[in-house]
Amino acid sequence: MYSQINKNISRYVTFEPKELEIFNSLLEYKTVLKKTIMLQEGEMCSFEAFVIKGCVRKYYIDANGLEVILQFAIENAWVSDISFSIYEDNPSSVYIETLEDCEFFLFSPETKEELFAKAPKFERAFRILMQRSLAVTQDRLFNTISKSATEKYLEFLEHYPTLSQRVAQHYIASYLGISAEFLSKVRTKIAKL
Amino acid sequence: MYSQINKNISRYVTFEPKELEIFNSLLEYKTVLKKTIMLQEGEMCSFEAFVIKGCVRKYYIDANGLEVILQFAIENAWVSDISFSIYEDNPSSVYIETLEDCEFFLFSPETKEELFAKAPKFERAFRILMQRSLAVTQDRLFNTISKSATEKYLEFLEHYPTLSQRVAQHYIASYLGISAEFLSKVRTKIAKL
DNA sequence: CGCATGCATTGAACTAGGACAAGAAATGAA
DNA sequence: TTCATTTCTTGTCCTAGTTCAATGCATGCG
Repeated sequence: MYSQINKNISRYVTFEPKELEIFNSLLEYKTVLKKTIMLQEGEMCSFEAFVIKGCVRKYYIDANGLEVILQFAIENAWVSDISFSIYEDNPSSVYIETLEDCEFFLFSPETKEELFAKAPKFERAFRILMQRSLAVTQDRLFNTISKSATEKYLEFLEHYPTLSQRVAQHYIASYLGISAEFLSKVRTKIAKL
Repeated sequence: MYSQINKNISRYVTFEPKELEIFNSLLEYKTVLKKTIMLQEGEMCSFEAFVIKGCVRKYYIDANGLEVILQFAIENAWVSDISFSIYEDNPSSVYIETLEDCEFFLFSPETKEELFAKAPKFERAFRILMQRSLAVTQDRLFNTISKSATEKYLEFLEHYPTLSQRVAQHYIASYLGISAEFLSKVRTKIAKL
């Protein structure tokens, strides 16, 4: 049960069995049905979730109701809702929704602190995790700015080959920052080649 | 001399004077002239720089030569070149260039490890720093996708009021993901209101 | 089984922003 | 001060992507 997450957390930092035991004892296991919005605004902030099985999307909605998907998380990925609206005048909100029936390990802010207190080496693991997320997000920002819709879609297929089978097209469009209709046109153009 | 950086690093974590002493002793002070490209590809990777004075831009260049500015860093900001090309087939490269004469405190990867070994609490501070960078980058990604050029420019002015005086327009355009010419048109349109 | 709702496709009309080019203004070096 | 280089502006034309229908397809649900 814990082997998946232990392998993941040990990717950049090596832990003693005892440390992993502490880690595992603090995890909360949870199953969530498809199409559930997990994040009720304000209720549980700054949580960290590890996807054991399933698929979720994390998205923001701006003042005009526009939805932008910032992340898909599938097996062995982490999702967190690190609060984002740094600029107070700009209250866009974070949502995390399951797209399939899911299994998670969850950390509340408190248990995370408990973990760091009992096994400080995890601070390091989470720092590196954050750093990787940052690298991925910067990559995405760069692609969003510099690539055409077709290029973005082809790269998406390459990097997330399974996802295009698992989630609806219009979610992929939202992730790529293009309209669902245009993605459809891009796809038929690609198919004709 | 160290008060600026000590205040910054203590923002989310409280340190003992002794810890700050260790921190300060490991910092490398460096001045760099205007218009210097600090990051020669591959030479010094994963460094962390704290801007004491001046202004730098961090940017990527894609396969077609297009430049995208991912960050401006001014006084009291950190810049790092956390490697970004996760996808090996896609060798876009990171550059960091000073736009003004600058003063820095620098960390090499080795001295950073030394710091973590001698004063592990800094691991926490850097984790939180990373987390904030991630939040800022996600915010930027969201804005890039969901806002018009005019909106993006107005928000830029609001959030970085001094920067528009300090750096060339076409750099701001590159940061916002629009062409320099179009930014100029946006500006004249705004001025007429 | 039939119906309803959401999803993908396609087309037509429109627009935000890009690319190119040429001139004006500013900056800076000698 | 002058010349050169870079930056900014403005105009024209062009295109990638949007918006708004309308239609056909699935899929799930009573």
